[in-house]
Amino acid sequence: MSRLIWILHPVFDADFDFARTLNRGTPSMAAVTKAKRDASKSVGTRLRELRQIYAFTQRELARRSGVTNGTISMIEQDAISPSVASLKKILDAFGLSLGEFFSDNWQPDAGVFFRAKDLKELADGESLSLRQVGPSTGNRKMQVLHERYAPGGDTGEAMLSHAGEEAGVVIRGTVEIAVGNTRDVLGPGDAYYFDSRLPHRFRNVGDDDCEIVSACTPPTF
Amino acid sequence: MSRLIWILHPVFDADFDFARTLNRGTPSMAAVTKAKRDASKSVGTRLRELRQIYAFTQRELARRSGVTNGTISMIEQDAISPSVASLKKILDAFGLSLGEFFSDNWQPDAGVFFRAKDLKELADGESLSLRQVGPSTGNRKMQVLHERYAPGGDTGEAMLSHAGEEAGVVIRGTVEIAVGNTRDVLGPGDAYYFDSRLPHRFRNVGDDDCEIVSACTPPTF
DNA sequence: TTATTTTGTTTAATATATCAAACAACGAGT
DNA sequence: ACTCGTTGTTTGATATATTAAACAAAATAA
Repeated sequence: MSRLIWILHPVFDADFDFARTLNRGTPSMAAVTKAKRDASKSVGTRLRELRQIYAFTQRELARRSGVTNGTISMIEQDAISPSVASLKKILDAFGLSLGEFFSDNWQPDAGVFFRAKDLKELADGESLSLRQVGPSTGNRKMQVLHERYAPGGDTGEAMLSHAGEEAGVVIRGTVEIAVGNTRDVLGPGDAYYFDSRLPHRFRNVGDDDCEIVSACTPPTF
Repeated sequence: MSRLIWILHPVFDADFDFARTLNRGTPSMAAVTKAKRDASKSVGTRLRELRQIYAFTQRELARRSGVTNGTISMIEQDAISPSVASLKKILDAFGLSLGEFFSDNWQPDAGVFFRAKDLKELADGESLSLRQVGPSTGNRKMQVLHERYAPGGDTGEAMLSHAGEEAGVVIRGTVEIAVGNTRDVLGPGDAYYFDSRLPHRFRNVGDDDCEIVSACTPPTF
């Protein structure tokens, strides 16, 4: 006698991973995980796998969603790219949101302490100093920097960088930070937190050195 | 005879309800989640807000994405429902995935800058001060703290060590940090990076205040 | 076997999205 | 007042998605 265990797993951001909470792997569960995790899969493939998990026929899914079975067939073959309106109607039949449908997925180590002089310098060190906490190797989930900007020091415009988040605290001096369409001048104790996909720029607008400790995730080095 | 067992975990991000279609007849929860989802912003509104954050004109976005400005205009007005192919091309210009675009919990700029006095205090503030950068709400991927330890200030042994990583830079004073079976005394400019599953403890062993900026992931608050 | 149902696919007509270009509204200069 | 450039919108033509219905293959039943 076989037993299927279904788990509605908490989704962190766009994260979805059934397998981790499964105490017992069943073929259908693996199919669910696969269908939802693989970001490279086409819309058609995802929809087909999703439908088969529910054991729906194309016609039954058509009836439940209000979309024609022929359309569903062509979508699954990637012969057409459905409008989001149609796709939403189809996903409603599963009680699945667009965000969930498109969602992608989401270790003790050697060194713990790092002396100030040993921090790896990532910038030129003159007008701009970015000293990295921790090694560049390994499977790390964030990057912490000890930054120093000389007067006039400027990162320049960082256009369309990678996905992630960035935050920090100003220790000393003043810095002008531009993020997206907002900007502000921060002093000692002030802080920031933003999505690093937004174009951002740091510039020392004061007369003294500016010092910042920052963190960003994921590490991009 | 086989049997189905459903385990419903809370959903962190968006609503996820397999049960709706498989139970075939209990619309209670599903109705709520669907209403919540429908109340969310339309595709057009989301795209317009997203574009304005990047300060792109419709024509510039058109150039970057390979979709016509007229189409973008009509999408933003919800006059048409774009195909996922077109929408994907547009989102590629932002480096944003479909999953992220449709996830209900990203809001344009929830706040980027935080004044020193506005940082949320997580500790008592006397012998130990932990001031958090950024809001406690939302779906964040890391936590950045501005920490201050009075002489003798001590975090005590961390009892519940969650999975994640932790790193920081000592700004001022000296602190003794114990991680696993190692320990060291760090001064200004020194730093640390460790797996937060290891038991860890911070203690100010100097005569002056000690100041640290730290980051950990994932946030546990 | 043959007939019947069910499944997925395809076809032709229709509806809609997308494009290329024109339009109107708003500002910044002369 | 202007022009000139830019922004968002709209229009007519074309490309594509969606439909309704027909088609083909496989399973079921007699």
